[in-house]
This record gives sequence, C-alpha cells and structure tokens, in this order.
Amino acid sequence: MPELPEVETIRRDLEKLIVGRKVLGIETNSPKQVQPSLAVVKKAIVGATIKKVQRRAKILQIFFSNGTIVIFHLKLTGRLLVRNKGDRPDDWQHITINLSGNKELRFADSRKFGWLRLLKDEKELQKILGEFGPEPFVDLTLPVFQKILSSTSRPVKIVLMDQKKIAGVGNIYANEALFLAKIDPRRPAKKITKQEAENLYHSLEKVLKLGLKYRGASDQYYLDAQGHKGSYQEHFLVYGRQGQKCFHCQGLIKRITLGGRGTFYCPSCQK
DNA sequence: CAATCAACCTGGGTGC
DNA sequence: TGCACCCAGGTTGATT
Repeated sequence: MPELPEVETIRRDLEKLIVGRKVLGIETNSPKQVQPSLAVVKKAIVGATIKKVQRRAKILQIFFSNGTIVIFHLKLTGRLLVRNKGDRPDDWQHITINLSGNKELRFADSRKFGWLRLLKDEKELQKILGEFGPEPFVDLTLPVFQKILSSTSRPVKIVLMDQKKIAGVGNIYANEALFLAKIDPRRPAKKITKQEAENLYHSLEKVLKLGLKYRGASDQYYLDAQGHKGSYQEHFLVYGRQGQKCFHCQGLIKRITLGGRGTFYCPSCQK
C-alpha cells in the first residue's frame, strides 16, 4: 500500500515524466473519484501546463501554470501511471488525463478508495496539509518525536500510523521500524523510554530510507509511475511473515490485530 | 478527548 | 468449476 516511500517514488517519477506537458483532456469511468466533478476539473486544467509535483504525507500535489492545484490520494490500491497514448488500458484504469507529447497520466485503483481533487487555491492546500503531523526527514526531529510519544498512552504502533501525529507512515513501515527498535507494537507510547524512542526514531528513518532505495514495497497493487514494481517487500523482516522464523532469534513471527490492522512482530525480540 | 466501529469498494482467498 | 462468504486496510465520520 502506498506510504511515504511509495508516494515519494511516484512523485520523483512524475517530476521527470510530466512536468512541462500540457493537459489536452480528462476522462473518467468512475466519477465519484473526481472531486468536485469531472466538468469542473476539466474546465480548470485543460490547456494548462504542469509546473511541478510535490508530496506531503501521502498526498501528491500537481501544480499548474495557471495557478490551479490538483491533489491525489492513492489510499490502498491507487496507481498513477504515465503511458503513451494508445498503450493497452491498465487494470482498473478509472481516470485518464491526456497530455501533450502523446502521453497519458492514468489513475488506476482496484478498490476505488483513492481520489483526485481540484483545490480552489493555495490557501485550501495549506489548510489540508496543515492537518498532518510533522514530516519525516523535514520537521520530525528527535525531540519532536519523543514529545509525540510521551503525550499519549495509545499503543505506539497506532501513534506511528496516526497521520495527525506523524505524516506518511503506514502499516508496513510502522511494523518494520518497531521490529528494528525491538519494541512491542502494543506498548503504550508514553511508556517508551527516551532511549527507546531514540532507537525507534532512527529505525523509522532507516526503514523509510530503505523503502525509497528499493523504490517502494509492492504487494499485489503498488507500481511506480512507469508501471514497475518496487522491491522492498523482498527485504521485509516482519511484515506479512507470520508463522515464519525471525531472522534474529529464529522464533516465530506472530500476527495480531491492533487498531483493526494486521500487526506483525517477534514476541521474543520485541519487548 | 480516546476508543470502537461502520462505511467506502473490489478482488483474492477459503471452504464446500 | 461455481458460489457464498470473509477479509484487507487508509481515512473519515458517527457513536459510545
């Protein structure tokens, strides 16, 4: 599922592939995923040129030459793909933006949870982005991280994944970071010691960097903007490994449900 | 404010 | 092979 490293990988691809191109048209077979409506979005972007592509948390932002801003959320199964006009349709292709140079930006999404949204102005964007917690590698510093953990008794894994507390971390990276830091995902966040929090902070940065290095983790859905899989899933230490041997202690990885989500950990390594 | 849960969807897996 | 059923999970919003 697209988390910070996956969305950032797509952003870097899009920066190379679509900046400078002009929008010639947009169509959809899933109108609910286009907000506020296809007609309004079409009017705003057709004829405009793509100026830059940014990311904050798991939100991708496309800025146009006419001042228009469009944002995307891929949710669980969304893909943004750049194809040549006439290429065979992609699986679950629901939105197509025709670009100059015979290119298409396609939004494909098996479960249709993702969306594209036209914003009124920069102010609306700032309001949306302001809802997110600090961004890893930017303003999520160690002291800030320690303070976030110390301020709540919720399970530490749930805090890592809470977008209002920390931006961009989802299920995969939360599980992997907690394993590296040898912390039980169910521990109340405020009971994490300062030293443990420091370890967890560095573990989180480490797994996010690995995710970027391997161009994301591909379950059956995630692809980069060129349609290629990432390879971080080949390096998972706990995610999806329930019943298999822990690489550190040879004990068995366990799966539990925490906050309604699959949670993977090594009961003997993570305390 | 925090915890719980349904809703949004669909495909993949399971069991018969 | 068919079919009913269950489940995943990012996020929002309602409810307790």
